[in-house]
Amino acid sequence: MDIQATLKDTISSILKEKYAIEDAKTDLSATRAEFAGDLTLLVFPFVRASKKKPEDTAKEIGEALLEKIPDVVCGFNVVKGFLNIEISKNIIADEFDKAYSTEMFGYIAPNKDEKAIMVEYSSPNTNKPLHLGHIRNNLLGYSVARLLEASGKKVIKTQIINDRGIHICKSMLAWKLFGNGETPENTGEKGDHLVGKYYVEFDKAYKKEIDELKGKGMSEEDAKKNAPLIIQAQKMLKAWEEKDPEVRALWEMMNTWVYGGFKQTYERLGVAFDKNYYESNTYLLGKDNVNEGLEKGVFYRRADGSVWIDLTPDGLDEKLVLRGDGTSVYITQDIGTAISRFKEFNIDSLIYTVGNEQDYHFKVLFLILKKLGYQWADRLYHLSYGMVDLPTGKMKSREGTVVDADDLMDDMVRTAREISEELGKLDGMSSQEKDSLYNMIGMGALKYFILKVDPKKRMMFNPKESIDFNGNTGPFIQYTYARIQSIKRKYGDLPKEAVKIGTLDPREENIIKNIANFPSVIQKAAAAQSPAQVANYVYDLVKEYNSYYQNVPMLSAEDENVKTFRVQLSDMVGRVIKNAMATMGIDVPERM
RNA sequence: GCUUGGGUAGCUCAGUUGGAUAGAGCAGCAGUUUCCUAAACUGUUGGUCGCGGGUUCGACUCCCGCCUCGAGCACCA
Repeated sequence: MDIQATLKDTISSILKEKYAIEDAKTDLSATRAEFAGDLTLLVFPFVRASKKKPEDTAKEIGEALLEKIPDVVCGFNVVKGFLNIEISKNIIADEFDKAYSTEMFGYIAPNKDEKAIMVEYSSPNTNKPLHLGHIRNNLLGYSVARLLEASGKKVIKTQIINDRGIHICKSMLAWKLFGNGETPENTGEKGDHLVGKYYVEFDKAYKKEIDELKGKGMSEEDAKKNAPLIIQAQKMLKAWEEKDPEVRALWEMMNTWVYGGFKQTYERLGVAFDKNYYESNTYLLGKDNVNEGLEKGVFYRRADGSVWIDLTPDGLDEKLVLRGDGTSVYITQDIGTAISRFKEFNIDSLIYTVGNEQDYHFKVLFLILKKLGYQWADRLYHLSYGMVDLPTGKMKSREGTVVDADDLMDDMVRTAREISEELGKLDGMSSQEKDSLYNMIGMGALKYFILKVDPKKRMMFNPKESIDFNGNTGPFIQYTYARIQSIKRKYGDLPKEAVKIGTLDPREENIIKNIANFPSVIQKAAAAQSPAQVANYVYDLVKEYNSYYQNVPMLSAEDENVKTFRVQLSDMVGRVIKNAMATMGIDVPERM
């Protein structure tokens, strides 16, 4: 049983006996460094019942604690209404023993009997390569999935690939018209980049046509509708829907190119999926569900045949769910897809990782599913995140002004290489090992930089200045890990059981207390779907450890027992670093 | 206009269910390598927590109003 729970129980019973307070909220927090003690209880909420001054109330509770659990509490002090409780040193040492002997400390093995959580992320379009926005999406989604797994949940990772629609036809058409038979094979270009190039080409040619039509006196609106290229693209979409063999063959060929490119990008990013959905298979889903809802009276039909839901009683608007001609809109297939997912996988809940520009869409979607009577609608979550801003302005993939995912990763790895070579600590490593290390560091920097920020926030990304390898960064944490591994190598084989030493250095106590918190950090971060909480936790731990490392001798400690203990403590910090970073998909190196 | 998310140091960000003197990194300044990896450590400069009210023993945190930046308000996805 952990200390906090013991303390809370005891405090509750004291409050009951002395002041007749039932079910009191006992807030225990870590005592601030400026004060003596380990855990602090706020007694303000109890003064009304105790009818005593805060100081006296705190003193009374403190004395009762000493009397009741003298093996846990060894002292206390009172500052105003704050009761600072001192925990017995033995207990702190026990905490360390427990952590040290726990395999995969902080993680809980998934419960096989529980239903899984499905996490959807990435969801790319097959007309262009992945960009910076996708990187935030992928890292967040993947990391939340890992975090949930660490917290003991079963997880199914999925993506829905938007492989159909007018935007896909645009790049197909442009390739057909201007492509000259270019392929990834004959150009050596990555498939998704090649296709993306033609998406940009389409937009250029389309704009030119619009300008020409406007020159002839047509309004901008009409010009956009009547430009020959857009008409052709629409024709192509129709042909695709009618399964025209030629269009389908072109579509499949170009999509295959794109998937080849995505595969590489995903591998570099270190993300993966258990199940892929393709919009070309799901875009007709949902119509039956709409009809059912129509019968139930959830939806209503207008005179023109279109189907709507009135959400104004819920403070939202009226929303179209089926067009007058019976064809679907976006939300129709989302309704159908969600229902089929719960059916097919018998999942408990579903998390959508999608940018915050779709907040409203998901609010509406979840509400519709609830009104259709699905109990699980309460367990649908939109993992919403803010845009990534650039100093130069907005990214526009149509115009090709994006930070490409592959380019960015190249930059990061190159920077890692430059810094590593300058520092020159890697003698004796093969060039292959070095490459994999540069990759680990560059990707670690990128992932940590993005994940440490609260998802809700927009974030500024300045490719030149933002990425730092010093301070609160991935490489800072990786570096600490590498130093710990070096110490372990020099020490040799460590005893499996944690050794006991007489007195702990205050820094050691703090580090142990921090380590002991790790499991609850994982649980809280998973519940909040926030990798940022893990990032901040591990940063604090590392900072504390580095200060300890710099000021306390380890291998050169005089007492053999103390030496072993310090290396074991370091080892434990390393294990926590590794497990924490793993939830963010970040690897840690043996040396750097 | 309505809905929604931000606004904390020069910059990028933390800040737990309201708690003690609001914290980090970067940048700036000043230091630390005969010693376990200096991608580190130590010290220091820098704040009207957007503004104004309210609730409370206590407010960056909760409530109301305002200012400001962004996003969403399609028979697009």
